[in-house]
Amino acid sequence: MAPELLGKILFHKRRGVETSGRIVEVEAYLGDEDPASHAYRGPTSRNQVMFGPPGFAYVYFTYGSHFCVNVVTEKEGRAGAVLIRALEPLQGMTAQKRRRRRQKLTDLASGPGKLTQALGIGRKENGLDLSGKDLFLEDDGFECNTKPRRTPRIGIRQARSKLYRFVVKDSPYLSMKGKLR
DNA sequence: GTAGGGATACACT
DNA sequence: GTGTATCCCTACT
Repeated sequence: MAPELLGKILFHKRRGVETSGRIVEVEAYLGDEDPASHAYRGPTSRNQVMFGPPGFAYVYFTYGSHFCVNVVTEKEGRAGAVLIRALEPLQGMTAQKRRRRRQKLTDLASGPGKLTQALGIGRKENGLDLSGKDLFLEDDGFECNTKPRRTPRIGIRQARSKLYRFVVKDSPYLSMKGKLR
């Protein structure tokens, strides 16, 4: 599911402002076999959306200041989600720049915490249907000219050897450029 | 390189 | 209930 999401569009309309971006970086998180996953220790009030039906948004708050958005991928009762890590901004650039207080397009959504800020995604979006009116994923037929590249996931300690991160190779909108973690 | 920040999980009383 | 280590990060120096 994770590489399938590369090239698709994430759209969010908040207070009449429409913003969107094309997905260029994702990470897969499994359930009870994946110690890096929030769902590893079973359902809790925080991660319950991950155990719900697929096609819904799991939004969580982390590091005291950031939201991250995931796409739930498994059938109800089974945990699994794809973290959206970076977007190429498409619509509503003015709003995205204002929310991010940044002007460069490569600084708007080039990280999981940045893209939620740029698109105005937060607590209220947790558990929403990703085929909704104001929040949805879209396939506009775009095809990447390169195959998805697989790498280790970013910012985790457990299960680092798993190649569960997928990126559009050479996109200027990827996260963590110039840093190794 | 590191400060900042809040939620969470788990070990303890 | 309290203490604390950790966390799917970002912005600054």
